[in-house]
Amino acid sequence: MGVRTQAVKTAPAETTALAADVSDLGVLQGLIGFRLRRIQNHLSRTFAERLIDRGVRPGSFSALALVAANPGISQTELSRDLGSDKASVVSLIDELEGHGWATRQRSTSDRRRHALHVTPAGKKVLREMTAIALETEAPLHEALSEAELSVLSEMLDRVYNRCFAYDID
Amino acid sequence: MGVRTQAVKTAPAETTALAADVSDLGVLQGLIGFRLRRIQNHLSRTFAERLIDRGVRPGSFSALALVAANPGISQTELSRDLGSDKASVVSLIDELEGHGWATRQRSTSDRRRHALHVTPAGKKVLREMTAIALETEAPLHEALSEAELSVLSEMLDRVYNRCFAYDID
DNA sequence: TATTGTTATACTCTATAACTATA
DNA sequence: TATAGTTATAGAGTATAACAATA
Repeated sequence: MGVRTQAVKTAPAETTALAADVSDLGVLQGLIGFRLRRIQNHLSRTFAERLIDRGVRPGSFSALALVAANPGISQTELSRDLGSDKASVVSLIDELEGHGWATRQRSTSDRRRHALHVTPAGKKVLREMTAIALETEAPLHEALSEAELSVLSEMLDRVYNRCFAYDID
Repeated sequence: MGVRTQAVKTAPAETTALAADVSDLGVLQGLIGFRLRRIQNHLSRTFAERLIDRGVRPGSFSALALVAANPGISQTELSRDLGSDKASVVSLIDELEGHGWATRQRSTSDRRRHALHVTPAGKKVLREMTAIALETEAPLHEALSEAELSVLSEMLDRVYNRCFAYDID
């Protein structure tokens, strides 16, 4: 398994059990986009599987968490924080509101805006979903130390906030 | 813009121009899945836009790059490296083969396997697409130093190889 | 005129399951 | 029995464009 070239096949000893089966990344070596995707692909799929009983999607969890942490946030602001389009947020909030986990309140100062809030029931389910999210990311804690995970998070936040947070129309 | 709570509004001085508009991540603070997604979302969308003239998708680029770096790789092995299902690889290779950029060669030792190879035309277009990919990721180089990008890549590879590279059936 | 939220629509990505040919 | 590749299909996630209400 994993052996495809004569050159590799003739190498009798493997430096580590893992390294031998890892493909050369070629020009992808200098890029991080594909690295983000292949990890995120696994994580979101696993998370979605574990969340399916509750009728929620990973995106709804992120939305609920952000509304809980930023009470009164608008949908457009939320779309910026989620890194997606404002139209996508509509169905997310529809879902949360349908479960009775979040509310839309028409802003009195600017009647175009919906101020979003999380209900007590929403806070309860958020705690449960957070536990599932942590469980899903548990494997990361075996590959990376806590210090490394902090560094990783900080770097990803810096990238997002400096590069993309203001791209959304 | 970005100000939504009275507490924030009463803070007159902003530490930095950016920090003031960044939402509290709440329980997402301890998670990295959503951080990966929102960055990857932007990157892949931009990359796809710039690639559309050539009739390629981001996934095809990754596949082409991996086949170029690992001549003779099988489709199942490729699916593992891409972090996706073997069925997804079929259409990727169909696309590359349709353009004349890659070939499927039935393995003589195991006639079930397709040994994948990149054609000279494929190598040429790979160089062009690599330039577009680098251009797409250029903003990352403003947010992170080269040393930090190396650390980031290494950490992401460690996560993938230790956690997910063997999950694929 | 510009912005918030909405709807309708379509497209991309990916997975699942069932199939074939080979082993 | 198990594996490599294929096909058909369905679902999740997201974007675009056009629209109504409000600023």
